[in-house]
Amino acid sequence: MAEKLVENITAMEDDFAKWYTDIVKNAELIDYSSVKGCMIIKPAGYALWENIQRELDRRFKETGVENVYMPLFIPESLLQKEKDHVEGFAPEVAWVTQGGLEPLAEKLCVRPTSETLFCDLYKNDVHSYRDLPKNYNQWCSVVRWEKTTRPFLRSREFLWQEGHTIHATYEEAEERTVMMLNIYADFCKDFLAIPTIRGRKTDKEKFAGAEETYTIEAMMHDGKALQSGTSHNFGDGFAKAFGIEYTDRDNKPHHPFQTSWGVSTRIIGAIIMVHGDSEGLVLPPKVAPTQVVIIPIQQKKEGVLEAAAKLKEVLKDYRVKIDDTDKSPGYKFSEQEMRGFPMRIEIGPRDIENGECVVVRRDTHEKQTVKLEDIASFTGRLLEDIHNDMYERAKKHLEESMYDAVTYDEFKKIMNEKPGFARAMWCGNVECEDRIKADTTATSRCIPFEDKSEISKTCICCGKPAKHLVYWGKAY
RNA sequence: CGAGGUGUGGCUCAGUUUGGUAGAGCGCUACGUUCGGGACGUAGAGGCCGCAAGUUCGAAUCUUGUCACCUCGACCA
Repeated sequence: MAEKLVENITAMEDDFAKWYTDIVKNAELIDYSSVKGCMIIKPAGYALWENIQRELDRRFKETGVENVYMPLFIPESLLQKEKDHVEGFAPEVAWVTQGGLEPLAEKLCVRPTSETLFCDLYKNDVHSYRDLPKNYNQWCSVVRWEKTTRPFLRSREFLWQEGHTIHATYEEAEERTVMMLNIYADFCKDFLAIPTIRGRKTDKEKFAGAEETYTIEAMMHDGKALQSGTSHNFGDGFAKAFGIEYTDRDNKPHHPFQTSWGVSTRIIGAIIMVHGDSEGLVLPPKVAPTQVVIIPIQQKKEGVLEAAAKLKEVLKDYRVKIDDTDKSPGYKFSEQEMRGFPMRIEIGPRDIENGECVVVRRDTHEKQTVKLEDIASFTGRLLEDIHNDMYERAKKHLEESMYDAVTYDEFKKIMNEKPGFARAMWCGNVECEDRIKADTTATSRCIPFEDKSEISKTCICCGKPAKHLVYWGKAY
């Protein structure tokens, strides 16, 4: 657009990080609290999470997942049982050392994730092949004592869901791991209009204790990656560490196989950074708490508020809000744009006389006049169009921000100069990942599932024979 | 954990150099006029200047300490 309509948002091009926090604050998604890194999620932000939660929960349950709730605290001894897992999480756990006025005999960790608790449960509940599988999930918050924090992207306490399943065979666990990753990817596409790249993490980037970690990676406006969901296959590692055994049909003890998978409030950060623009938040219609905002013009004139109320009634299949505060229309336009509601309807005396209303879509600012009798079907089509267009724009940005690198110089040039991902071959050694990170701050995002191209025969870094195509990028 | 920055009405900040009655704009409240891209008038409310100690007749201002938050790096959903 020609002019900048909103004064209090930093331009995205000037300072992307500042732009992000401006949006988060101005759209009233969160507030800072008196504890560093712990955010207050305000109604506008929490409503987003509730919609995400409702939709994901529905999709989980369609695949036979059951919800449970596990304790907030983990005894130190329990956390210690799986070596890689403790080592991964130890630096960022918060501890409770005192209960009431007395010091505790054994300190309690505030869960950073609940693998160990689920293992403890499964150890008690799984004895026979008849007890398998168990497909459990919980919605909860976890605590990780981060040093640097940012709203939604990295907070010390965050909301998420963590699924934990246990199976008789590796293959079944693997199937569940991939199934959940696909649910996440489909959810991002269908509900959030966010395209993602599905792939496998390298050993260096794997979850602590996992045999395989699969990820969906999304690309933000600034070309940085945001890991938006992960799904892990634990093999039987946790089962062995925790002594979980079941008797199979052969009457012999076996270790079962486990998975875990999660999506957090971080995904709200992705919505902001994939779709937002210089006027504020742009919400994909399906997740938007308010899909249509009606702004009456000259609302004190006879019949205007009545006409607005009637419009709301006609649009009862959608989430509609009337802004009848006594601010000026211009103010309301800007404010509702800031909040990202996908569609706006203006209705005033002139429209009422002509039997029409003015519709403006948030994503393109396109304005059109619609006959009142057509508004219901029009709204349905428009919200659908907005979703699809938002997805296509994000997809185009993702595709246009991918670069192929054959030589290491090319690679470094791409990573240092172009926002986006580099596609380059890799030998499989962690030394090369470390060196690439040291040279460029980029990390391996994933070994993509779909893309099997062979860009070159040798590793981008060391020149030894290449094993995998890897997408590389700077990440949040 | 390293480097930088900031703490003064709800918000953004001025005032600190050179100590002397706590300021502005926005927002808020009431009433009236307005209303198709951030309207206007009139009248009002609101501040132990982050916290603590010190220097001084006197501290938002000087000294010391402390806490919090923000930004950028190293580590992580």
